[in-house]
Amino acid sequence: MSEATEKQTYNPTVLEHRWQERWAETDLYKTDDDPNKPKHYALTMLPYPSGDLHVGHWYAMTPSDSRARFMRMNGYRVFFPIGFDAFGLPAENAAINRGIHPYKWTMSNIENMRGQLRQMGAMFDTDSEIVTCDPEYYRWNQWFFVKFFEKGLAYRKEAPVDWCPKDNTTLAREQVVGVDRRCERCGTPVIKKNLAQWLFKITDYAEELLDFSKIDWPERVKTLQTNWIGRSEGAEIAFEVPGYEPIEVFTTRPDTLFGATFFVVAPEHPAVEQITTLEQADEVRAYVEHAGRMSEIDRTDVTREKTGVFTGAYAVNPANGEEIPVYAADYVLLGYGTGAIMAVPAHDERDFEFARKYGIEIRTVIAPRDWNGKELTEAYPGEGMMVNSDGFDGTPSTQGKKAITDWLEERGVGRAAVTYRLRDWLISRQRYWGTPIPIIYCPEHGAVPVPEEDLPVLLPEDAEFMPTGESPLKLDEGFRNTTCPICGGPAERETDTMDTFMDSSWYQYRYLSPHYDEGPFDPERGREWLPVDQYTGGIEHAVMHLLYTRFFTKVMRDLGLVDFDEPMLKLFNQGIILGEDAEKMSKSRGNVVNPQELVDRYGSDALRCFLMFIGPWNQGGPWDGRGIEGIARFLRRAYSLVAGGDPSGAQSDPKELDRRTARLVKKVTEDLEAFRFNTALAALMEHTNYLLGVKGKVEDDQWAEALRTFVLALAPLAPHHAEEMWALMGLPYSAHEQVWPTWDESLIEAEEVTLIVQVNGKLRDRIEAPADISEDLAKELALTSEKVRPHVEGRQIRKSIYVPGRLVNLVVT
RNA sequence: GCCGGAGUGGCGGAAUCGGUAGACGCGCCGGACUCAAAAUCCGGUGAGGGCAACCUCGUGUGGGUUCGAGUCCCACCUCCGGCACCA
Repeated sequence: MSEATEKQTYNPTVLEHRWQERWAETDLYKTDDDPNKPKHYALTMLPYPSGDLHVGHWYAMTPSDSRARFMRMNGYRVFFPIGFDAFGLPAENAAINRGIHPYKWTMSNIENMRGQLRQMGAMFDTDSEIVTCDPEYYRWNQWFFVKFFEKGLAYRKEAPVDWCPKDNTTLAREQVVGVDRRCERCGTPVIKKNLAQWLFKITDYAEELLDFSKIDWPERVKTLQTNWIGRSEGAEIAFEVPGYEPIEVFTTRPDTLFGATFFVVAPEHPAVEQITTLEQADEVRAYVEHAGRMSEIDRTDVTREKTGVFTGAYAVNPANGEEIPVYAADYVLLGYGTGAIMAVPAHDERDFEFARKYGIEIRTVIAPRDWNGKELTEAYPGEGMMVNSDGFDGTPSTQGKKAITDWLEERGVGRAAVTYRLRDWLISRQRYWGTPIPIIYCPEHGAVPVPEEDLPVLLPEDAEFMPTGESPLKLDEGFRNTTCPICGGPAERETDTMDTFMDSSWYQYRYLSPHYDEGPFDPERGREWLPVDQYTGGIEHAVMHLLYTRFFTKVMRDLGLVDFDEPMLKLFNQGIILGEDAEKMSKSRGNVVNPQELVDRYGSDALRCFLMFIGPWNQGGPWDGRGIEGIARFLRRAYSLVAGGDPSGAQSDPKELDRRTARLVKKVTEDLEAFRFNTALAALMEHTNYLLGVKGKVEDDQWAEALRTFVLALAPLAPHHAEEMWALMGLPYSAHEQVWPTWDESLIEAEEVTLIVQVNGKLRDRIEAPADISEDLAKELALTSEKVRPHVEGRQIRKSIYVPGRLVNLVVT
């Protein structure tokens, strides 16, 4: 092929295809295990195999790939794997609606997406691919479950749980979102159901999960997790209830104990039935029943008037021996703290409202500033001097918290305590397409874990998919009936499956050795690559996946599997790509952008570069159908730098070319380091425009060197184009195995600078001057400027500021 | 209510340390090429005024600090996200 024809046949899709094949043939992206290089584990969140890659996948993965490529060129051995989060509801729904088996549906989607991933031109190490619905994978979910069970971190409990009536399954607390409590997956409002479910004791790690000191994660994620865990410091205080056992309360304000004038227990609190007096029984029963029937949304509606009912019982305030009435009221939640509170109406808004309504005494025990000694007209939740508190009067409330706690502790009726909002992770799902929970129920021995050598418990292939609200496996007699591993007697298997967040909690470990069968991962590979150095993915998983995987790693550490505390050292959250109408992309809105069409038309480099160019990666933004044309134009222009003939001659300023090249390398290096793909591309565009302007006016060797550097700087962002240009320049395969260019800092500073001249801070002139111009000379030049003179004439120069090599500011009267 | 984040041309955005506001791209306007169009190339493009040189205004609003503020401080407005009877 002659150069002339090559020039005319610039066709990005053709050249991209050619290189994708060459890369595959030559195993270019096989992970480099050279122990002399520092390791870099780069990870992008694994996709759900929905059938096709959408623009969101491209937006998540291609910048992540560019960053991994950049690291590779910088001398790291980079591990950049990909896999499929293959269990989950859409597969099962496809089975119900269309009669396709979830396995078939999932695997054919995966096959399709593998091809689409190849088109991305990413450097994924496909040898380490994982598919989570493969028994080879989920076997280890079960293995972890058993380990958790043995450590007491997996337990079964019957309790009111969140149930999605559309997906027909229970959910973890994290998977119920918004004030109106909707299912995170499908948006349906959840309801409460009383069910026996398996939970993981993530709350045991609440305190440690609040420690982010070992990771460099976005503040946003750390804040979301911190708020979600919701740590409160205070005290637990026991209140005697005559005729019953003492009831403990949790309070963050032990300093207000003397102001507790009533006591409230949640309607579902086990004490309610015991303490209610005969006279109050009917009323209490009616109230409790009513509360139970109310929807969670109504019940937690903050604007609703407080309701409650007197139980007839009294509790003894341990501070002053006063008997205070015990109410059952639904503003107290069973699941938080101890499910009971001491009510201090003067210093808590909710208690205040309740006391007003039921005519209960409101006793001020913390004096607000300028307090007149009268009853408060609204709750005062702030700090102040303690009053009406016997020996504690005059103590500032900030000190009173500890003083009262110590006093109670001495008397054995209280102690300092910490409470978390975080709940244990409910992992049971009443669905088919997930990992079977490896538990056998024996009438003799109760819940028995399946012995390790019997794992995996295979998901039976021939299940019936009836959306009955029961686990489909329950209907499968062959699966359900088994024998007890301890006594061999007839027993039944657990028929629920695991939350799919289980799969993604440890997948980064499995990538290292996807076929290893002595453990979840090969420890030798682990020592070589762990932990993940750079993780990228969406913010939507801040309190789900990202919390669960941290929890998992801590448990794995405690099991001796790893010797570090955090799974991913650095995290970057990309934003969301919206439709052209700036709305979320959805089929119903008709604003979905199809990446396949774009790849066919403009090529993958254009698509990936455009997604990176659209704005800061963590910001996302609306799609712009015309914008991609600008990128396609840029790539064509860049390509044309090498594709034409090269008439040469030294006419342009050679120093300028070297200076600009050095600046480009510095800019792109710093930008890619910090995930600023948009400005890196802007610099590459600017440089391309400059190069086209001087093309043919530069001496051969210098031009070749400048171009070589440019192509390398382009390589992580537009890998196919860079490879093609590299080859056209006659350089040896492959551009992606080259060392990232460096720059000479001394070249960067120009000898001539544009000096800014201001008068009273206003720009008046620009003067070309030597970079090292002296202050005196700069000021003199400024004063003699034609443009400056009119603004200075007839006035006094009171002061002048000089910023070396940048500006002169004359301050005049 | 509490906790985050953000407001810059017609649009996406840049200005990373307090020092030329609007890089780069889209769009638009003008020109070259063409029978014509597309593509491509060249030039222009914050607003207002002026023939022009230039001048004035301009980064959500109002104040402040400073020789100088998109950037720092105070108060506020708007939008987005999260949490919310959590004791």
